[in-house]
Amino acid sequence: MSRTLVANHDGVSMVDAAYKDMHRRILDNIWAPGHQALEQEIALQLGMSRTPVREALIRLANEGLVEVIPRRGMRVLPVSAIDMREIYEILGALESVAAEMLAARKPSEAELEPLIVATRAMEKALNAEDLDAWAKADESFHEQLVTMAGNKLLAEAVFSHWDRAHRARMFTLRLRPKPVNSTKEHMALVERLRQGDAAGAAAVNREHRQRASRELLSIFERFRLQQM
Amino acid sequence: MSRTLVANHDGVSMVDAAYKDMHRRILDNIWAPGHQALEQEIALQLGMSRTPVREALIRLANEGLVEVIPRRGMRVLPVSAIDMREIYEILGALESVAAEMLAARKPSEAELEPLIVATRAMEKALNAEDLDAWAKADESFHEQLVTMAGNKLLAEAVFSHWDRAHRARMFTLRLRPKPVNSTKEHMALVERLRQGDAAGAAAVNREHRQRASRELLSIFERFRLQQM
DNA sequence: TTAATATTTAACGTATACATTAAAGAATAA
DNA sequence: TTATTCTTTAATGTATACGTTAAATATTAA
Repeated sequence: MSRTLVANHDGVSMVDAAYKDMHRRILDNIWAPGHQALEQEIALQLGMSRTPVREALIRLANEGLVEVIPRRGMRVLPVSAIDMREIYEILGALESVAAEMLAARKPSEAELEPLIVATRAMEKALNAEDLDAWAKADESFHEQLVTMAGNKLLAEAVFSHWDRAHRARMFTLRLRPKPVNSTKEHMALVERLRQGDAAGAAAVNREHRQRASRELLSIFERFRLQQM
Repeated sequence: MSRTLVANHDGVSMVDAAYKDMHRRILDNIWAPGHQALEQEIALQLGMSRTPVREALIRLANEGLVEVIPRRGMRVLPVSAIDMREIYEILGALESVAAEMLAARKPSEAELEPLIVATRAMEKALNAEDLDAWAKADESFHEQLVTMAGNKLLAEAVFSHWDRAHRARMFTLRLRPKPVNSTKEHMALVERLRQGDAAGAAAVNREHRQRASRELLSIFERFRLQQM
């Protein structure tokens, strides 16, 4: 009648389960920035011992989502305006190179299709005033773009930094003017990709990201969102 | 007479000690690519229990230096030619932006001094045929450059990817033609920084890195170093 | 009352215990 | 011999135990 000590045989270890659960809570703002919790509390909530919780926390700390304070448990890290600027500078650099590499190998029309679909979804969402759908479609566009470039490590780096800025981005979504420019800019980028214009694709992406970053950061200042 | 269970009060936890030790062993090629070891063996070698070893291994795995295989312990990851290409694409993108940002704020002559010192050290080492000293000075140059740009997260990302490629870089050091171009390229970059020429600095750095990357990758192929 | 010191508490870091199970080895059948 | 099944082994993943110590609380002195 002893309880199973080892993970559910779904092939998912308890560490993975703990990681995914906490990761989701943080990105969905269920655990807001500044939220603190003791290892034991978390373990109790997740129905496991401290060990897998600790191991999952190490990963989250490496990714910059939490910090572990000696006797206060873990704390969800806020994202300051400075962090946001730094993250967007990194993302801009990496995505531009991704766009450049993708353009350089002249993707086929079939390959470009998902990008066009995502851009259309953005337009539709904007008309329907559905900002969540817009954000999702925008994310999808950039995810496709980076994945298609074919540099796995680069894609990983982008996604990791993206996660870190996710909450702040979601938060500013409703505070900023409607993202009416993005659709055009995405289409312009697709056109450069289609033409195999590497330099142009990089430049367009770079401009697009810089504009988005400027807008976002100005909101941070305007609303005095020192941290998120 | 009980042995101290908690870390040496040097403020260094056993996890940190384990991490640093293993990190060094891997970068110094003491644990070569492909090297396998069980958690228990490592714990014994380091004079601690499996727990801190496991936690340190999680960090190393996150950084892409090792993988943990279910019942075979950890394995030092080789770096394939593909990995090298991907890493150098990432480094090129990030360092170019760093150079651009640094140039944009027109660093003072005093700030540029360390870069010049490092470049002179490279020249000196090259004349003395001391390749290790050359590599160290070259690293120092790029480290300064990235640090001075003032984007902490970007610097972290660069260093992390750098670590990953370190062994392969060291290995090819003696297999490639003498790096006679680097000094000139570094001086050209410093000149652009001095002039506050952001676009020029980015372009020079980009060229510099692309050339180095091409050379390095061709060695990989020539010597059929499928993995390092 | 207030400051200083002593005591208690509780959270962590590390060590150890243990059930599970992949892999290796032994035993059996064809 | 060779293939198949059973048994054993050993490494892991997770749980638990426990010493240490920062923080909180209580106590004492001024």
